[in-house]
Amino acid sequence: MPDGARGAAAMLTLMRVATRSTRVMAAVAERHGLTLAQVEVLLCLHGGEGVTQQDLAERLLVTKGNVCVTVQRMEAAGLLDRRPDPLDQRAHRLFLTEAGRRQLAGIRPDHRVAHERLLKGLSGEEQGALYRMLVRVEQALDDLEQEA
Amino acid sequence: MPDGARGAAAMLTLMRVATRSTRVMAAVAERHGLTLAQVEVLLCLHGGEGVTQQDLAERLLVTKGNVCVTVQRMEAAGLLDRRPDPLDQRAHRLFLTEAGRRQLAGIRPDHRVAHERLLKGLSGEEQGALYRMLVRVEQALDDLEQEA
DNA sequence: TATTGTTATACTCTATAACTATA
DNA sequence: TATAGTTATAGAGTATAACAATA
Repeated sequence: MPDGARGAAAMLTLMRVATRSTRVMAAVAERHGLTLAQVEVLLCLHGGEGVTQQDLAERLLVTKGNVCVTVQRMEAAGLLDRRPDPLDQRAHRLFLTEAGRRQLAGIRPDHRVAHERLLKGLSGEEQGALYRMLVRVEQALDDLEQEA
Repeated sequence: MPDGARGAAAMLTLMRVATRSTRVMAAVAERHGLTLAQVEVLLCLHGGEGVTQQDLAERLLVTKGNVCVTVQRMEAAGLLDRRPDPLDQRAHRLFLTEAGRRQLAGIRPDHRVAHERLLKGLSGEEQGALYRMLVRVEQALDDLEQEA
């Protein structure tokens, strides 16, 4: 395969795999009564509670307007708390509720199983190699965005 | 990194890279006055003209209803022809017009540059390895879908 | 002035489903 | 009955932009 075609094939396959994997993960979320965006919020808060909505928007690669609606729904569903920041009264800091933690604990095994099934064709070694290569692609994306 | 976490990290990074790469490729398409879906149709027809709309829907992983609207717009824009199949009067077979071929020729260099920039952190060897690993993930997706 | 969050609006992508013409 | 395509409708995800409150 010529050089250019190899890169194109890798990127096209990457996109197609991601599209199909996203549908699989969305189906997992739906079985737990959640949208994929809500699961991503839960995972993000699990990784560090107390973030602001703006922080969350940046991590999830969406605008603050979208985050606002999503967290409002999740607060109404009792999955998270929005507490006013005492040092900056404009900001809300986000925390998981007990119900949110339970939801996350309930979905994580299914998440893990789905990941294992998707990656069953790769050895542990290869999964590590895949991850490290993707991180390098992500660095290229950072560079691209910095230019723009 | 423990085994489960490695798989999860690989999949999460895969999704994030795909989301961001998709935005880059959509920006490329937009510079040429096309949507990403339209570029995908052009690329698919380039790979084999004469496919039906149903074929196209399966290859692009969308429903025939969506393909119908997309190809109608592209026909109106003069990018492709829909010719009745002489052997099956229900079906349309799709062909690129000269204008469609020109559009594709115009966008391909930009496409290639974008792919090269995204993959600049990987050697040619690694790009091949990435591609082959993604193909194996796609086979796992085939298996998953066959079950369902 | 700049930033956090809110709200309204609109566009894209996608799915479902009812419909027609044909096989 | 089943299939190719059409059309209408609805939902999710996203962006832009104007706005209020606060920094």
